[in-house]
Amino acid sequence: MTRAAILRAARDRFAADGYDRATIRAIAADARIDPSMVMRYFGSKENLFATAAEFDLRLPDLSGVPADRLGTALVSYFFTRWEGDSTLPALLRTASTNPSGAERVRAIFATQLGVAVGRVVADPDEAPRRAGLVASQLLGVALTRYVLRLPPMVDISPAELITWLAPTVQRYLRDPDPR
Amino acid sequence: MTRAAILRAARDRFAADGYDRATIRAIAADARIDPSMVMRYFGSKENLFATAAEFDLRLPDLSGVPADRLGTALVSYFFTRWEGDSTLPALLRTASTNPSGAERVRAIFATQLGVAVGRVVADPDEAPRRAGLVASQLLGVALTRYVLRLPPMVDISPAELITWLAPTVQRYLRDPDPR
DNA sequence: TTGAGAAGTCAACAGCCGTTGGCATACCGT
DNA sequence: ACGGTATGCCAACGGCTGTTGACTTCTCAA
Repeated sequence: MTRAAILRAARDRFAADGYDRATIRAIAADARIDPSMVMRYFGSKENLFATAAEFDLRLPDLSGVPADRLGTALVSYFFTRWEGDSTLPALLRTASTNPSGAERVRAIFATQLGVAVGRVVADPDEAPRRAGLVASQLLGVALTRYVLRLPPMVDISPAELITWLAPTVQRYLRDPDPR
Repeated sequence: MTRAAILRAARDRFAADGYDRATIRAIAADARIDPSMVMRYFGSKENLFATAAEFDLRLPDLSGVPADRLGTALVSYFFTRWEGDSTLPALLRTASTNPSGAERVRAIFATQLGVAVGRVVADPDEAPRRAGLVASQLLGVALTRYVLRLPPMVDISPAELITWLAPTVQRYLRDPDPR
């Protein structure tokens, strides 16, 4: 189906180039159709991006995980979900320069990670703060590994990264406020 | 001086809009001169960005800091250096979509953070990996706080952020490899 | 006073962009 | 066989971009 081909090409281009540099003409060329077809199916570039970047973190249910293994569970999940999927870098690239892209990230963060963290945190008042800290570390990894491609972060294996990151996330989720 | 006015306007625009959306015409308008002046002074947009984003992390000498306080020292420094300076978000916004911007970030971290970390790490072989992990956390904070502006990360105070982040950075710098 | 050189203005260029509308073709139920 | 509908291509539009070169104005030393 043409519509699906456009979406696939759009995701790749947005991921590789970000919102501004990813042109409708290039996306159409990748999908081997005319640029006007993109408009017919999606109305506008903004709308195409909204549809292409519509996404679900598909966070697993963490409520069955032992409290002292939450960090490992969440970090492991992060890599099985995103290693090899270019949607997250696409979103980061776009959110960095496009205000509506940034808004989208904030919404995803609040409704998905925020809610999931809220369920495993001891004091509900602290949930947003703890979720923010977790996001800062995990999005930092996504940024340095998938977008900026800092060599040390690219070369290291997911398994080793998990052993380094899990204690950090575990502490952000469960340790008492260090103040 | 005109040259300085252009640079100031360029930094602001690159910071606010990223490389692509920051137009030479807009920068020139901010500096209240003609767009062609920008070309006369800097030759090209690429070159203007290179000059505007020329920057020095100005990392302090960490060799005098007690080994168990390195995390606090580095994280505290991060906020005194970047809170209120829009150059880092400008660089991140640009590096996310512009390949030469990303290359610039890689160079800065290799020659500045990498070297500084190399001096305080126990085993020199592990220095790049530890520097990468530190970068992942600190750039993650810059991304979520200054670029994406996730509410919990914006609302939290630098002082509190330091108490949360310092142990993370301390562990990345000095703790034994968790494998 | 004059003249060289810096500083700044102006209009235009070629190219790429998102978007539009008209026109051809293929498909498919009736 | 037919007509409607989906699918597709083509050419063009107005607008914005980085960049260029010719032109005017200012500054200041000789």
